[in-house]
Amino acid sequence: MDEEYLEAVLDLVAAVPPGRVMTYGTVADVVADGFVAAGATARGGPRQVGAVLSRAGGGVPWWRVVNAAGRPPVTHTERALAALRAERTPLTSDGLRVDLCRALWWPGAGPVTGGPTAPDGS
DNA sequence: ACATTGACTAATT
DNA sequence: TAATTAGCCAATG
Repeated sequence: MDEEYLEAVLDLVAAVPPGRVMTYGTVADVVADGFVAAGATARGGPRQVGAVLSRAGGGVPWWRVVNAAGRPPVTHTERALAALRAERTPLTSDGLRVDLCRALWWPGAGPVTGGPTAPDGS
């Protein structure tokens, strides 16, 4: 695994503001996009992001990265939810999932919440 | 080179 | 909403 890719992912995750989250897919998309813009081979995918975070996610707020269902990693759900609650991240009524409509964030989205267009091809 | 695995996603049922 | 299925990218053995 390239250090470049790893660093790009960690950087992006570290850039997520408190109370907001990104999905694995969005992270992968943004990172890949950055590599393309840099003229490098576009690589990555949701699973690679997960792999990176599992291996080197210790230094970044990994709980701000959730899967497309708005749920934190299945192996650390409770810990992540605790941290998310502490940061006032919008959660759904059941309190088990993140309210993606309000919490989803990506670089450039800035403070705007109701982003009508998402960078990920959904 | 092939098979297995994983902090995933999207479409079906 | 939850369970199944199939596709996905890259690392590992």
